[in-house]
Amino acid sequence: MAGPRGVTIAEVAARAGVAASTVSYVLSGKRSISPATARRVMDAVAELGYHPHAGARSLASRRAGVVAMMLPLRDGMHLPVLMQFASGAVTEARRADQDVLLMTADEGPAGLARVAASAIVDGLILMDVEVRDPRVETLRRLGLPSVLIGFPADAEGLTCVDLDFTAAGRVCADYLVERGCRDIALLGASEAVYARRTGFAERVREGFLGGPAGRAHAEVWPCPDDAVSVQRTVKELLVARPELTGLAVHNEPAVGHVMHALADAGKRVGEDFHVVVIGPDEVAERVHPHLPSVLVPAERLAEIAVRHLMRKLDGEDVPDSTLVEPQLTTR
Amino acid sequence: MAGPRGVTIAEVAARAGVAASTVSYVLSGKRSISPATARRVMDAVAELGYHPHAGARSLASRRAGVVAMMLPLRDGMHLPVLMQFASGAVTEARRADQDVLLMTADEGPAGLARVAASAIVDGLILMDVEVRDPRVETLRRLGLPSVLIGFPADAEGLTCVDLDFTAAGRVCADYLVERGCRDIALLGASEAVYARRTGFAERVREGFLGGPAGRAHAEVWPCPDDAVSVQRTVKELLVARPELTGLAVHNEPAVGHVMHALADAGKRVGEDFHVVVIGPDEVAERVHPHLPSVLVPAERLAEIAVRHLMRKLDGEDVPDSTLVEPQLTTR
DNA sequence: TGTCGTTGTCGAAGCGCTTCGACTTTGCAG
DNA sequence: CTGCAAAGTCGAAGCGCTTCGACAACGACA
Repeated sequence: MAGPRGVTIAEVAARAGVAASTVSYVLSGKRSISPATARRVMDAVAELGYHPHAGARSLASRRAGVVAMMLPLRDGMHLPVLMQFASGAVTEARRADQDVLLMTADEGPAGLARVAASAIVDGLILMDVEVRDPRVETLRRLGLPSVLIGFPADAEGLTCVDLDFTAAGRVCADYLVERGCRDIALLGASEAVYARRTGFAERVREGFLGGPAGRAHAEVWPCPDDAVSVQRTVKELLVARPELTGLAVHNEPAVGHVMHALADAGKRVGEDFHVVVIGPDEVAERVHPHLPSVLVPAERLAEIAVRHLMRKLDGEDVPDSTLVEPQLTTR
Repeated sequence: MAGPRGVTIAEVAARAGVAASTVSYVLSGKRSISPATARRVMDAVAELGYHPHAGARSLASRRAGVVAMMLPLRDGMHLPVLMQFASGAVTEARRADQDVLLMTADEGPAGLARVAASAIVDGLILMDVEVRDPRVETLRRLGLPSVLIGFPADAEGLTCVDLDFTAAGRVCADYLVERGCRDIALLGASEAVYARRTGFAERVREGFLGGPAGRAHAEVWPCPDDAVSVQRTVKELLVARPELTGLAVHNEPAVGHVMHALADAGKRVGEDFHVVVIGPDEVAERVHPHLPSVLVPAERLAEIAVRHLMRKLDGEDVPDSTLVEPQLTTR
């Protein structure tokens, strides 16, 4: 249908018997148009299958209708969560008639500068922002509207969205205490994760330690994620704290191993011992018995991030910082 | 640095003391330029941090420098594989100085028409193409350069890339036979997957059944992927074929359950019984003992797909059909 | 010395769209 | 019946880039 050169606004205008500018105004709604004219234009648009040329539009209007999403591609990131995030963002962006350009974090600050200078996108979403993130400074300098997932050390003037990890830690502790546990522990993330984004891990720790507030004894144990280390850590933990009856695991790959280690130690999870996971549903459901869990609500975060970005593109104000309440799923 | 309006080619030209067209030619290399001039231009580009305005470029040159990637977002897709694919594609595209626009399959054929008509992308990569895929017809009509991952029923005139699933089935059968198994079975995908993309599942089956070629008895058992069904299916299988000593599992979520069922039945995997997985490494490594496996080489496929697309954009010929040899990883 | 390719550079003409100012109509108050 | 604002529409001027044809300048060749 669409010829090799595509349908232009001029053809639509001719068919509707109006000027090209009128077609433009009908489509954008930036000037009032009589219903009769609007109708004829819309008909012509439909009959011709007209879609504005994205390049021409962006050139003339200084709006590309595209936002960039920069994904981290380091090892250690949980891929399914990333994917959920990406798809959530695309779905939400399309709702606002925007497209999404995918970038990877290894393009770094230079990548940001590139897309900004070439005006190929109107805004940016940066995922998995670290505490000390080299992209943040560039971002600030470029002045492109942006939303970050995660909180850098200096969030001044930036829009950030994330799960409220402090609350997540607290929710886990509360859950265990409510099950009657008087001695609980948090099996933390692997060292690599801690090293990179201390903020995130720190916040879970604080929430977990602060949650019981005297109702139980709480400790935090960092833990590597290979089978052997997990087995050893759990064993040491149980020796060090023989009265322990509750465990929160904030370390996705380790969950399965933890369950084995507990079984080996004679703990019956769900009966005389309680475990709660901070991680994706699949992780909590892969083991037996299924565990209660607090997940990172990727789609939700993506939705919020995109929505905030859209509002910034429209010149509206959005909160600097948005923390999503964690949700405990019992099973 | 970059003002709100960005650096234009005119400013670069002024700084280098040449015409704008000369700058353009230096950057594109489409006409010969004296080394001295080229040098001055490149210096000006660097000093000013110039990046061509993407919209203007696409308007004038009819080339957007962007390709679209349409990802499936159905349940049942293995998310990490998708993510690997996406990141592989972006990395490879950037190598050719192209960007990647992310779309989701739920935009359907209309989405393809949209991006084609708006000239926002130069080409398309469609992931996870099904045997009867409604997008294929539209794709053909649009005439946009494209590459598919997977094979639709009528691949006439299309460029398709995929893992050679027939070979994958054969490799698994061979592996088991070489371990001395004389009676083997393939525990197939869940029904939903079969229903959707028979081609894929069929090919594994054929390869698996044809592999032994008289050296062993081979059967294929389809299998749902919840724990209970897997337990039952494995039990039935072992009753039906008491001499069975080799099993290939082409059903990611089921692998863990299969191992439990086999242990319950007293089979010692790796000793008197052999199991091989068709699926991602993590799946094969999550169980004990680690299993040999054939994976879907997502990054590899993405790389090939992008490379082929780039060549098509340059008007070169590429093979209609590319099958990637499966690789068995022993552990 | 005149002619002809080469090589390197320039100016101008768009690409298809948005947007601004101006113009024509229409409705209504005076 | 006149005057004026509001409503609806148009034409033209770019947005920043690529590309085409033209044109100097320069050797090489006859």
